[in-house]
Amino acid sequence: MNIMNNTVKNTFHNLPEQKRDMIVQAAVKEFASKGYQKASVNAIARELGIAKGSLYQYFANKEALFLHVFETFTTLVRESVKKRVSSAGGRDFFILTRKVLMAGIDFIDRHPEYFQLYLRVLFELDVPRREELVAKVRLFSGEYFGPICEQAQKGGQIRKDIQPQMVIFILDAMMDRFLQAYAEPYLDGGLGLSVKSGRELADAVDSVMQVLQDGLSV
Amino acid sequence: MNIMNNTVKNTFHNLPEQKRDMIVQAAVKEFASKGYQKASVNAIARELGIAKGSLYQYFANKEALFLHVFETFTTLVRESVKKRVSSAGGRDFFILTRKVLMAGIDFIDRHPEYFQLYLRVLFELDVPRREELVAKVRLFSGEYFGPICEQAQKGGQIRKDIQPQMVIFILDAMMDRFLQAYAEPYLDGGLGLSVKSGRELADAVDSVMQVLQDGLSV
DNA sequence: GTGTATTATGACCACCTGGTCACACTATGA
DNA sequence: TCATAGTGTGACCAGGTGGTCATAATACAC
Repeated sequence: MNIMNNTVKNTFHNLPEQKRDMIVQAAVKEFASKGYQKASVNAIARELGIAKGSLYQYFANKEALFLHVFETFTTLVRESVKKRVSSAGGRDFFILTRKVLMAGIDFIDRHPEYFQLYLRVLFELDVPRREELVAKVRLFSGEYFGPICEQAQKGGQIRKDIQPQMVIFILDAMMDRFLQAYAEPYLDGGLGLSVKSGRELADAVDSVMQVLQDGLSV
Repeated sequence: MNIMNNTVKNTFHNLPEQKRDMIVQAAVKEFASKGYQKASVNAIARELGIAKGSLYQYFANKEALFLHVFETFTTLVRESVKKRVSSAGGRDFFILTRKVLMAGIDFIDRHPEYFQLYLRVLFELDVPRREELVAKVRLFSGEYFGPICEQAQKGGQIRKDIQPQMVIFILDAMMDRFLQAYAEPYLDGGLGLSVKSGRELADAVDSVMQVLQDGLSV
């Protein structure tokens, strides 16, 4: 996991944890708000109040810094989902997907910058190793949801006249878009997800899940 | 419609149509493949084989060029949908949405660069007047789908225990993602939409629409 | 206190950007 | 044929970029 192409130098690992966190935090903020290309190493150094040369003492180049930041994101998201979902072990398929969706909302609440970073990677074409990074997160819906879907289909919870991959696609699409709308208000088409109270938000989640359930079951 | 902030200069309108098309074509290609910020006016001029100064004789600045390009996109998409959808006048709600989806696929087939441009505007935060531009296209789902949804809800085609805006959101989300997956294969989670034959593609559309219909009706 | 290894620094580099402008070119009309 | 108006041009500008490197500061061992 931490091979990192040895582009992250030892000097960085030798740093006190607090300073490392500061650096990653500043970097994720810059990358999330500007995107990879427009993000400026100068700006990150300025924000941190350190010399640019120092950053290049920690990381081989801009790309290495970015990849490290994204790496911390993926570990963060995996931990979050695992913690939030696997806790209560409901076997019901739709209860599970509902939990994943709620975990996503929770993640955005806790780490909005990281989610925005993810969106940038998703939709900026000139991000280094973009497909690889996207795949790392998508692995989620593929590897994680895949078997669960199949099982639910065999178990009779999901209709059988539809490709398993299509089920995953539909779930993934709805959940992804829901989260995007939550994180980026202009995407929700007037639903106002991001300003809803916890109660209203839960209702919205229920609405979506209900439609999916009715559409996917039988 | 063509007020354009007078940032498009007369010299451009005076150009022979063929040359204007060439310029727009080169610009959309550059903006679509690089995104607004990284797109280079130099590169566009180079591609066209004309001097950069000429471009600035046609447009006040990079932003004006970009806005003009996007303008041609919006008119293009409106024409396409209108032509494709309004022709056969089925009143059935789900048949209509299916037609809109097929029109989207058709548009991507015909103008892949324009669709990619749209995706960039959608997901790059530092595009000039981004929200305004997105709204122009979203108007589609809002103004166009809105009344249709309400009517379908009153007419009993769509369940009434769900907010009309939520119906629009769900439709919009699914269709948008479907088209994105069709245009950008890495988004489809292994479905392989973009390489499907016409028959298989139609089947995929049917699958999605069937789930939506079953989920939204009653 | 001295010497050595590690880290911090910012001036500097080559390169590219969006945008300008004085000048060259061309077409038109008299 | 000449003058004028409109168009094309590319060297040039200031500003920003990612990246380098000689030097300064520091930490640590003895």
